[in-house]
Amino acid sequence: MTSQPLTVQSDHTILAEVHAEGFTEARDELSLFAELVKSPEHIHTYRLTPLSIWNAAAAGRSSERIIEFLAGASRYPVPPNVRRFIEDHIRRFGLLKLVRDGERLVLRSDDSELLDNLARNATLKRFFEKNGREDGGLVVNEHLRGEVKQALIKIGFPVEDLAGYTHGADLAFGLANRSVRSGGGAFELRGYQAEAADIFHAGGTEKGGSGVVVLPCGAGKTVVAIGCMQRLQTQTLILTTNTIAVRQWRDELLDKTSLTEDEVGEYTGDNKVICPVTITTYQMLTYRKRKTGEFTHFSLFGARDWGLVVYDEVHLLPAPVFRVTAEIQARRRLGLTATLVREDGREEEVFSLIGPKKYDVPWKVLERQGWIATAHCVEVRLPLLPTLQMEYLSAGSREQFRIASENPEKVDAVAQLVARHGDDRVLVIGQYLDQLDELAANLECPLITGRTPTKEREVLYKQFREGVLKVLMVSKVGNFAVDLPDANVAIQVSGTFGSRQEEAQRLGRILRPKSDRRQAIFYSLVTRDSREEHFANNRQLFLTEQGYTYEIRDVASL
DNA sequence: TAGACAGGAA
DNA sequence: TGAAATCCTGTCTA
Repeated sequence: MTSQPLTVQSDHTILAEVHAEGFTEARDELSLFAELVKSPEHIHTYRLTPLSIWNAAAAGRSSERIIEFLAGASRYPVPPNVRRFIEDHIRRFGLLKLVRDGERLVLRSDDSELLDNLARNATLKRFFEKNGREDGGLVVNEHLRGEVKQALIKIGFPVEDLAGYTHGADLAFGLANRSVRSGGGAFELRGYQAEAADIFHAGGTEKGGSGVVVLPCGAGKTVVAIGCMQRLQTQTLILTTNTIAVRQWRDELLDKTSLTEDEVGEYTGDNKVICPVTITTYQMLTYRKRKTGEFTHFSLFGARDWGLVVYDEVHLLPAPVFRVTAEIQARRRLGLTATLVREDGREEEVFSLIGPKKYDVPWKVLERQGWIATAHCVEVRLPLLPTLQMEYLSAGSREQFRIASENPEKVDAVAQLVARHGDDRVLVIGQYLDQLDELAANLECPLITGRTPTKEREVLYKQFREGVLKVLMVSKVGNFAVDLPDANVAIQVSGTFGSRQEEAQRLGRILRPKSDRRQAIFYSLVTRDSREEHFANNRQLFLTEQGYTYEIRDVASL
């Protein structure tokens, strides 16, 4: 390689020069084994973490290949300690293997000293059978298969779980025949969807069958799940975030497979039906009568012999569901998400209990293939007027964020942007109800918040979808509403502290391909030199990692 | 039997 | 770091 856009530093960070030749290719490769931590205009900073390397290891990347790439793309030699860090962590994945030996569950390793140490470790003792130490292995308590993996990853030893899965109860079905109108023949997965399903499934009973598939919003995660289900032909439990999503899953399954209405059940507050394929919500599962009581609906996990459990939006998985997931490690598990990053830092739990990242397509790749629209991101910076400056400076840090977020200058800026996009479908998204009330009054456009009744929402969605309504304003409902219509312009006026997944979700709102190839624009309004700027930067990390660049403009230059 | 709504949880 | 939205259950009304 002739171009050298990278600098690898001994503190495990990697600097990437955005304008250097070969940056794009280097970024795509980097994102396989490093995490983006900072992304200002000219130089992006990535970091190597144990988890980022273990994900690469689980995907079959060798340390040689990673180091060779870094050596080729770096301006300076790769520091020896970084080489060792990569080699050591790649080696650690698979150092401990959980395997099936007859009826027993055994933790195996070629490193018998390590096994001796684990056997003696006081906090780990409870996972192993008494006198379970044998040649090359340690016998693990069958029920603690999940917990032992959690405990071991915490002390730096990710376990490769090859103990296999139960097939679960059979469920025979195929993909649906499409109507003549949409071309006839069987419904087909797109290339990347089939690839994701194949990789998830590859390796048979031992390897294939647990992990996470990362796909952009609107890229068809449901279809990937259908692909996996179709390959496995087994009864499936699907967990998702809300009831609207439950219905959408059901509709998709009925539309795209040969499954019939009495084979696909909805288990929600309205309707508790258990079928060979059952769809439920996380809140259903985490419901308890009293704060300290039993989980009322956990029995759903044992209600049938599920062969596959699908976790939709795995980055939102609540703690109690991790706990029950630890107990069903013999069942195949598919996690789906657009952004694997969790703001609560429980990535290790996802890794050890659901599984490693199995498949990931950069958003830009799907954009090139035309599956999602081309989007342009603009960060509009506004000043804080002198009168508010005083208040801002004397406020505490969380209040400062709120003052900056609700900067009244945003009112005019939004009006200006909306006026400019008179022919477009514009979605205004914000976080604070007071601010949104004011903006909606000023623009004379409808506002949807959590208090808006479902009926009214549906009417507004319909008008917006049909183009009768050009501008629609939404509060945080926009983060959850799966039925929110698509737009081609989104204006973000305020957002959660530094939530990367929220930013991704909101951009996703405008990414459905436009029939007229019209470009999508995502504006983010940020008060200059404020705490909001700092959080805006954090919010943008994920999208920058995906190859999006933010054009920074002053409000005066609009 | 369905819909509306309050209360609690995370 | 805080605000907002959601869902589930139970109760009440028609």
